[in-house]
Amino acid sequence: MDMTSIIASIPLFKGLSNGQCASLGAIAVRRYFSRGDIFFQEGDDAFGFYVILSGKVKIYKLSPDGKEQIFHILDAHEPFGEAAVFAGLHYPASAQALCETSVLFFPTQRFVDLITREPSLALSMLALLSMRLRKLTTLVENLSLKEIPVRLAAYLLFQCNGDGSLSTSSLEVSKNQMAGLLGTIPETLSRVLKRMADEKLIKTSPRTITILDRKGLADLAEGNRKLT
Amino acid sequence: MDMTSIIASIPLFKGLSNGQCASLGAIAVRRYFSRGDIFFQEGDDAFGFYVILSGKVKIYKLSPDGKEQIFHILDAHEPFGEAAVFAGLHYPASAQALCETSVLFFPTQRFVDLITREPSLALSMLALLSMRLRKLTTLVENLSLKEIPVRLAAYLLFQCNGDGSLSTSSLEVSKNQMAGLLGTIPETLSRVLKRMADEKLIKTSPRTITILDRKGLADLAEGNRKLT
DNA sequence: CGCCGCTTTGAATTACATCAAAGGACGTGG
DNA sequence: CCACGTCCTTTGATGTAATTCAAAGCGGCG
Repeated sequence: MDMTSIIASIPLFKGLSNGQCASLGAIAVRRYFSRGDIFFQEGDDAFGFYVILSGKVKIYKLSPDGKEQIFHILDAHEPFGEAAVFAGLHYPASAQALCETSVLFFPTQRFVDLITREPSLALSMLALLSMRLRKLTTLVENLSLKEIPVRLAAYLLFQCNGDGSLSTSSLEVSKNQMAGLLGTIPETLSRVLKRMADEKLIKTSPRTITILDRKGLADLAEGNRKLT
Repeated sequence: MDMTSIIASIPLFKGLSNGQCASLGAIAVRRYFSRGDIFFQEGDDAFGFYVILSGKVKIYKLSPDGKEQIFHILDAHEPFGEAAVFAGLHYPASAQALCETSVLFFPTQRFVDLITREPSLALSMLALLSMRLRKLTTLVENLSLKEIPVRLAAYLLFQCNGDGSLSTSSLEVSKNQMAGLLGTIPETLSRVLKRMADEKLIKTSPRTITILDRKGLADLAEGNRKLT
């Protein structure tokens, strides 16, 4: 697949003409990363942003004493590092590959030049940043206003497939990482999962969690019910 | 002062030509709010965004049981509600006037039209959203990774004037609101302030907090020291 | 098979919230 | 100018969710 059609297939760039995709293609650089590789760390100088072609990427911060707060776990087609392009000289968080990952890299300067000439691209980026803002807003809300069983219930409902099952492995998130995403630690997560299983809300097998009582979880997430 | 020069004086719109400011002026609506008035609430349909001309505005969310997390306290010249313009149909948080406040309101549709024609305006908005993202990122970090004395120390250092004093009144933030901003409650804030005073890091008088030991606070904020 | 990382479990600790109540500040109206 | 009510702030006693520390299963992979 050539660069132009790759770019045309990225949702962020949907609606752009062939010519515009070609211009983007001209400035994009393809890169490959392995599980555990670091794209950048909090505070690094920012020279551009990335779009995932395949693989998974974790955006996170570490506290001085090693606890990790994960901001996002991103999949194919999702961009990251984009806020640094317009605001900052450095990245506000760190990014690491969770598995073999291929990305496109867009250098700041050339991308900004392009945006100046392409209003529709600008609008796409505005929409993207706004969505990020929104996600972060609910993360703040969860961290500050909700207790962990509530966060977990909401997370499970959000992540689950139509059949009510979800596998931690298919998500490539270990329960460890799930904990980081919920703003807690593995021990606590494990205990809460057990309590939920005790109440027949879910069933846990090695690397899978199955939702047994969607309504019950929803009640929990809404705060209409509590875990005994 | 006429609309065009008002707009030209807003940092968000700096760099725009007179003509561009005039176009913005043509779509802006001036509005006035009193202390306690609500601009919009979380979930309301979003028809546009605001820029503060004078006064103060609080952006916040409420938990079901009434606890409040403040996201920002905004001053003159700062915009708010802008994320809803590009992403959403509704506002992700609520906004309330903390005192007599006058604003400009920009309706979504007309503003987006304008942006499409003005790349420099688009870049300004991109920078704005990116800054917001950055601020929110550190809020998440604080909420999830840092304990309250650490957050408070960082906040005090950030807010203080050159001379090391800051008054809660001049900020128009009651300690109540300060608590909401730090993701806690007034009682806890009060206790932590007292502990800091006990250790001669600060001095509190009715509506003023004075920093006595900037270095000590910085150590706290860095996690190199702890409150006994 | 044996090792290492992930996950679970238990017991002790802690930071923070909650509940309840008493002091101030401040402005209003008498 | 003082009295009064309201709101903000402080203080103490109590409760609890969640972290910490420690250690033991479990599982996958070389």
